[in-house]
Amino acid sequence: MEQPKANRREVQKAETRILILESARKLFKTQDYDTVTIRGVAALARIGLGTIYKHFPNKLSLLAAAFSDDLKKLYQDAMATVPDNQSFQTQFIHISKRFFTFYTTHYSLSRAYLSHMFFYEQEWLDEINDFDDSYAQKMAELILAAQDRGEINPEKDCHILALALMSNYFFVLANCFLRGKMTDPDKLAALLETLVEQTLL
Amino acid sequence: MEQPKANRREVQKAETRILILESARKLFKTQDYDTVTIRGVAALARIGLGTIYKHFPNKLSLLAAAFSDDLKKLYQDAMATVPDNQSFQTQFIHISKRFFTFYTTHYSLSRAYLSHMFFYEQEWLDEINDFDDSYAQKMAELILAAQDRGEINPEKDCHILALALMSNYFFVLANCFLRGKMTDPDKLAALLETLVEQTLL
DNA sequence: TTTATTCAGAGAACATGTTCACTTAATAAA
DNA sequence: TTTATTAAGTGAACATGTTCTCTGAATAAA
Repeated sequence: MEQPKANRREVQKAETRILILESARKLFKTQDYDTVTIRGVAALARIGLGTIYKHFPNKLSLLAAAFSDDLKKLYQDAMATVPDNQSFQTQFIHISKRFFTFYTTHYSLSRAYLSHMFFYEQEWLDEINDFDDSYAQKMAELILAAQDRGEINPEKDCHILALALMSNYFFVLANCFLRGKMTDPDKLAALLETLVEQTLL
Repeated sequence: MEQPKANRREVQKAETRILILESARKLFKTQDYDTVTIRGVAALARIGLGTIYKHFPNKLSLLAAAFSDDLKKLYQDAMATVPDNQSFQTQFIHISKRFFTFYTTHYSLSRAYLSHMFFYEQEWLDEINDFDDSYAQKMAELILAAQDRGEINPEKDCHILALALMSNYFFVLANCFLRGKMTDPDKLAALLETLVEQTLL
């Protein structure tokens, strides 16, 4: 059964949504989260203030939507460039460093995105958790391969190990915001590497 | 040099501050963070709305101040009740579980407190980081004792290991808010124990 | 003691996220 | 084709965090 062709209303609504997202991305990328106002986004998009709320339930969701394509792309990019012929630790640090670079490059935006994570609408929470699960699964696969190579103790559960490594990663990322704006991805990666060595031994 | 006796102004200001904190604690404990309004706190304390801002720079700081004594007490309590004649793992889980119990008992408040952590005024950030450092130091001591007992590999750096375990703890705590309101401290403790085993092996 | 200064407190004013009542173009029904 | 319904868009209204101007009690200075 062919999906019905979008009617004019649906087309226009989608166009308005794109306008909003483009304007939001522009403002969120160049200003602090708190400085960006819904009024500002509406003005830049040349739409009514209330229209934003026809598309997004709140400012946070707008931020998440504006950000989510970047993150998906980043994830795919990081995974596509994982070096095959290196140790798991090198692989893991490579992936993590890609994220550190993104987050530190967009400091204010990332701070807002990450810190409000607990308050996202369920829809976004589901998406974030799916992403985390997918990431953990990918890590588990890389760990399994490393175990087959005899690089990591095969008695360790690769899924649990993946979660432990993820927690190391999030801890380091959190410290980026908690401790004097640590904005060098290399330093973050180095700290993570220190933690990871303890976990992998 | 004896500190000068507080004049009437300082005494009254301190009294007002206590009134504010008591009212804030009452409201934050019984309502969602977002439901508690500065106007509500002011009304309960029977003071002017602007007065709150003479004492606290913003709502978040008010929350942190209202909460901080509880957390300090909790920390001291947890440390005072660490079982001496048990394995490090048991000790670590005991401490963590005390925190899990507190956070899950005050779910909404904790969610707000933890999620806004990246946005605290520097004063509070310093306090939080001091607390974390102190906690990490204490963990390192417990680890060192366990290494002396031959319980943990003595080749591992106890300070790095403490940080790795802390990251496990924070990861589990974060998942409390991200994944369908996991509100059973026993379950959180069990998940943490799974992760810790990987890190300690 | 009187006068001048300071600052804690008050509440009006402001800024911004959000809601809501209204409008009208688009779509469906008759 | 005409009429009825729907929903995207609008901006006024509202709620709440915060700022700001003013007041007067407390303190310092003369």
